[in-house]
Amino acid sequence: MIEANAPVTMSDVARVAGVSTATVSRVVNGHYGVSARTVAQVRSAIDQLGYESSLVATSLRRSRTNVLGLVAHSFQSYTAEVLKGVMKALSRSGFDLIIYANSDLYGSYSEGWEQRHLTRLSGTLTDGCIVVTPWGDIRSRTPVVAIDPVRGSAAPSVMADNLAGAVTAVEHLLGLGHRRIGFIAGRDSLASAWSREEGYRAALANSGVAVDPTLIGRGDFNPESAAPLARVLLQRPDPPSAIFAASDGMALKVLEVARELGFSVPGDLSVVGFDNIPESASTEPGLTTVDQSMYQLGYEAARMLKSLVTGEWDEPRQIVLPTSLVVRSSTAPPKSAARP
Amino acid sequence: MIEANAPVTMSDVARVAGVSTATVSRVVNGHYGVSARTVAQVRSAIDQLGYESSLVATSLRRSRTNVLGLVAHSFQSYTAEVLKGVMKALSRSGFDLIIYANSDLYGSYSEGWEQRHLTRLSGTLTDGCIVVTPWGDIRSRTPVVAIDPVRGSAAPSVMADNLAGAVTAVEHLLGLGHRRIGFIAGRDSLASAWSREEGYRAALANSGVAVDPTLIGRGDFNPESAAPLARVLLQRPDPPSAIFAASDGMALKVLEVARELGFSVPGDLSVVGFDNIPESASTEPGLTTVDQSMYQLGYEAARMLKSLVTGEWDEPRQIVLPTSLVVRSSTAPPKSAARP
DNA sequence: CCTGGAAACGTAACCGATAACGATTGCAGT
DNA sequence: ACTGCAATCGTTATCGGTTACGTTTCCAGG
Repeated sequence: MIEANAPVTMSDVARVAGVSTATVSRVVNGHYGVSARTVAQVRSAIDQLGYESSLVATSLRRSRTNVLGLVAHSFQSYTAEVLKGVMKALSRSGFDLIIYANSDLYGSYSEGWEQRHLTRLSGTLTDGCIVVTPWGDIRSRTPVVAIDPVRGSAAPSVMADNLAGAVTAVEHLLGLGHRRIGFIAGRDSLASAWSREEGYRAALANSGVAVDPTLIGRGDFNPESAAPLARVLLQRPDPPSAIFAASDGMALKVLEVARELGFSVPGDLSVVGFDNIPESASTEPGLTTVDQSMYQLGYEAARMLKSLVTGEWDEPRQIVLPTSLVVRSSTAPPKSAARP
Repeated sequence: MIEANAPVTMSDVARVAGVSTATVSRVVNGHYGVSARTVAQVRSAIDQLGYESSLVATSLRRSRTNVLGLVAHSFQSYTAEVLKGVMKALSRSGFDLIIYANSDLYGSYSEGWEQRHLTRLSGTLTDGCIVVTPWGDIRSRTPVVAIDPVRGSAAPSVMADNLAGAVTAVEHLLGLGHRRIGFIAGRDSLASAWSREEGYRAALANSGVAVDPTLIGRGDFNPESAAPLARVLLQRPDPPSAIFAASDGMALKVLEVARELGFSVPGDLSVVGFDNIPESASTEPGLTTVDQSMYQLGYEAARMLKSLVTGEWDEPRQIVLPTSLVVRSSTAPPKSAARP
């Protein structure tokens, strides 16, 4: 059902109502200084013609688009969850959302993607952006809030309490009796990766277990990166009885490698992840993991960005959200359960 | 890292390069009629100043925004899948995507939501829209393609082969030995709901099984709508041995009700859904369902909309995609397997 | 040397709205 | 009737580009 007639503009309305465009603009925006009679005339002309104001023209004039951007490296289930939260926060707020994601195939990462997207959007299409797991520092004329920011960044951001989350995860394993616990780290530049590793070390230290550097593999959050690391850990003569991976994507990969190598989970090996992506519930066995509500991360980031744009933000610019341990069936006491 | 300096405009570039804005525009758009020397000057001025053309101003002048819209009633996993496909199709196409979804709570459906969103977006912010499962007919100045369109609509659309899908689903049940098969229908106004019911009837007819109207419940695709219907079917003295629900959301609800009523699945009752949403894989037992690739639906819809906007579409304006049966563990032969 | 025409570039109107500013009107107070 | 202040409304510049059109430059051909 396409009607190809020309769009009806504000001056059309003005002509029909017998007033100037300025008056129509006042009526449309509910500004002061128009008599009730005129308002009625204009209103009637508006819906007689079916007038809708041009968002583009308005944006140009106001130098404010009322559109926020979400830029992500890729659109995975992680991003989808965040998106839901963002949309919830933006509903009925007058802001629209535009989303930007690389859709390159895995591996074709091009450094600086966030920056490219941002400079294109900022101040021209969007009033501000949310960046999900940035790769580096970001410059922008308009407000930007990062979800899972770069380490050491002072920019506005929202992230989970990664340290505490990692501690509970490792304590869960320790509580089950594990002492040789492997760790697969995330991309070093992210604050989350750093904190999760810190949590791993802290939990071990608290229990008087020495950290064995050879049990730590350096991944980058990309699931693929975990495969060779898991292989190395599991093919040692003295493999760990449990592995804590810094993300669910990597943990699921560990599960795959374990199966392939003949390890039964959780019989021979316990695995814990971090994130609680939907897939973790549906895998077999279900993955024990640390839940960081990605919905909540998105929600808070959007709430913050919104008020940053309107200039009414007074709360701290770095938000940390709590995490919780979700115990499923990928963890159990080690076979030779050395009771403490 | 927010820099509050004013945006650099085309006339800034013009001044620095010592030319007029018209010339800068020509260079930016690669138009004919500017000497190589001038091009070089302008180019250098552009990246000396870090100029980015204003998408808003360009859109206003060109009356073309290069933004497409996705409007959906709610943002569920169904929508997320569609979105992925859309984004894939739009990547590197020069089109951006803006998404619109009601985030009203369930039940607060307000008739005509798509129309409201569309008139707001069309021709002002977007060059065209994709509407997911519309509720009624749609009028728009710009192209619109529907995913899962209204019944009888001649507008551009993409949908699954719902008839064939339903037939295979019911044939699967028949093949297992079921004869009393309940059906929970979807929202009547949608073509998909209609075809799925047709498929149900056709499959039964083909096997010489009479359709019992009392075994048909009239739902509306809203999962909640299925609960009372399932209850009625299962509390009869002669409950069906299998239920085919027109959507996974409703089928999962059937599973819930069955559990609550003490039916074991698939022991006492087999259940089949339609859609293959992610949750269907992770439920216990896994839901046997008809897969319609929502990713693919989104991809095709975006591809079509894109060329509709640029006016280069020559293929048929109604696309039908194949479906496939995914057998999981919610179906089995009936207890009193009356071998045919 | 003159003419013609294409190439190169500037001028200015325009896209559709907003807002500063000025002009007009209405009405109360004196 | 006259002043003064508000309320009401129109004029016009402007947002940042695009493009029709006009002007100037330059060079080949006569």
